[in-house]
Amino acid sequence: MQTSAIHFALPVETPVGTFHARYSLAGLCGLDFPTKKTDKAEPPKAAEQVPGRVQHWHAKTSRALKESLAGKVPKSLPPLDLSAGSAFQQQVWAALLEIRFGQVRSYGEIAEALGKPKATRAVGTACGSNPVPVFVPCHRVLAAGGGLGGFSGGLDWKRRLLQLEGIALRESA
DNA sequence: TAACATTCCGCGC
DNA sequence: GCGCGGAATGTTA
Repeated sequence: MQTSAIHFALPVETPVGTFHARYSLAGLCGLDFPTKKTDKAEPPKAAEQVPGRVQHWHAKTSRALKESLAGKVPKSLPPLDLSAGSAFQQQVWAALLEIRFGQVRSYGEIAEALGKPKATRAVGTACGSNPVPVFVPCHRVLAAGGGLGGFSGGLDWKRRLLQLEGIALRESA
């Protein structure tokens, strides 16, 4: 649903594995969790000709990601290029960015915030399309009542990220 | 047209 | 009162 633009893929090594960041000429446009299944070393196109600008962003991404994984709030993030999504998706992602550290919203809350309280399901779909997990806190979105909901990159990651923020799931005790 | 990372309402126990 | 099943609702591929 979109013409593919030129991207640059760079690895980000962290204590929990190697993430893969993708950049467009506008900013960070994608981030992938480390997968056990060996990353299929998809040859980054022109990884050698990475603009200095991108390398600079990558440095920020790397640092911000590590801070996030350490349970801290990133001091500064690289510019995010979310132009890949549809208008609705971008609205959702923007709403997610407003969620503060340690805060949680439900899919319904997000939908309501967009003025479409009935679009809860759509919000879920949009979150699933979120290209930049962690920075765009799709993990802070839970189902109504504190349910976990789902997560594209693996539910265990969602759990882990929530735990880092001290968010308790299902207050049951 | 079918599928989705949800919700809500109603009925049965 | 709690739990389960089914229908509704918006967006995307």
